Amino acid sequence: MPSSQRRARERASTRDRIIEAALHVLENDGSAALTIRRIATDVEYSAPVVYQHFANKEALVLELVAYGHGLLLAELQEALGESGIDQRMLRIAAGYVRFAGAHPHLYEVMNGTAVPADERRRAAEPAVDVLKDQLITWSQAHDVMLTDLDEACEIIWGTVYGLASLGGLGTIGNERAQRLAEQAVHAILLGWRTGTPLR
Amino acid sequence: MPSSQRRARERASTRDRIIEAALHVLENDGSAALTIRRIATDVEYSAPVVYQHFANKEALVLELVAYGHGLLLAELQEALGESGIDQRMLRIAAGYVRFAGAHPHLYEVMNGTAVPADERRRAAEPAVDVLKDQLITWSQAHDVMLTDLDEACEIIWGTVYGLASLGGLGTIGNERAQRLAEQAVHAILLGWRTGTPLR
DNA sequence: TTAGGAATTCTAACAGCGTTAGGAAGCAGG
DNA sequence: CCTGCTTCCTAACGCTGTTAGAATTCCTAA
Repeated sequence: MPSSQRRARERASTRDRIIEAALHVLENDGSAALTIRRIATDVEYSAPVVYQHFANKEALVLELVAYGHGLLLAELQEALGESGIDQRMLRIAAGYVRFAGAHPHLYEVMNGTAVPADERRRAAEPAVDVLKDQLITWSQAHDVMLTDLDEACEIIWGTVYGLASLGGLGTIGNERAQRLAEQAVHAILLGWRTGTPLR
Repeated sequence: MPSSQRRARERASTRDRIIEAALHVLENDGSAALTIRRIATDVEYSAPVVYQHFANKEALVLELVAYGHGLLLAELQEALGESGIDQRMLRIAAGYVRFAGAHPHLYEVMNGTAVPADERRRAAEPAVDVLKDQLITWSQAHDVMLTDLDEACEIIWGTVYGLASLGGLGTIGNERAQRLAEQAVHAILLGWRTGTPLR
């Protein structure tokens, strides 16, 4: 009975096609156009078919978020090609901001409130871990004892996130936002190296 | 004909009541509950009445955003009581994060995509100006020449914004987010003082 | 005082959203 | 053939923001 296998393949295939269509809609027409009916129409199905592959819209969007974090991860790993830990940290910051600028709608969904906070956090984990790794080697390279690694990581991550979001906010261009992020990270790392305690 | 004046007063009054009701709904039940019908019900009117006072929902939400930035401004100005420019900068950062934690739903609307980016920016301007002022006195106090004041301001603002949003994301508490924001700003300022050029 | 016009408010409706129920079509195996 | 299973669609529900039109009230002016 190879037919059941073919059925399963077809199922998975249309599932993927739905995701791709959703991604296409999101990147082209923004999150406001990301409706079940629109997606279904694009894959030439009626709306209820989507619910045979995803429990609800949130589950589908979560898939887009996962995909987005895959892209982000790739961008960050590209930054790891840089030799020299300090350069690498700056490239990570710039890479993050560049990603946000290259995929504004996807980035918006990844960080918006359409998906619950804990799921967002889980999706971001691998990317955060890349930063955490680099932060470890940075602290070793400069012989800096970071009192709390997670805290330090969140400072960097939060900073870059803030500047990326501000960059997407429009007034400042993406290249400038990249430079600002680099500058901010540079300053923060420098502050940690000179090790002036806070108060 | 004082009646027309009374009418005008009444009009303005119900307009205010609508805003207050909307704020109440938002702060209590979150942005998902912020519907025209819900607000209208709370002020004991039918839904279309809202449209006699606001062109559309966005205009009403924009009013909430303005109110929120008023609150934020007050919080920041409270930080100006601190003597010593460095302490003041840290208190601004902590105050911003505290505000985000104290009014999470309002903060979400203030920075979410429900309102277009340029209007968000305009609403935030007074609060940003407070930071800019302090940044000027800081640069003078430490005899630091900031190549671009606006850029520096945006770095700080973006950083604090990022950490505040991360703080609201749940895992890390608000007090900790405040400390992280202080630490980040501290590090950035220290970096600017030691003035190591970027690359 | 009364007629008329303006302002106010309501109900009903429209288009769109996410989502679900029920039935029609096609395909598998006995 | 025919029974069961999967797949798919139409129709609908309840919700959203928003608008049209009628009804009511209130103020003004003759």
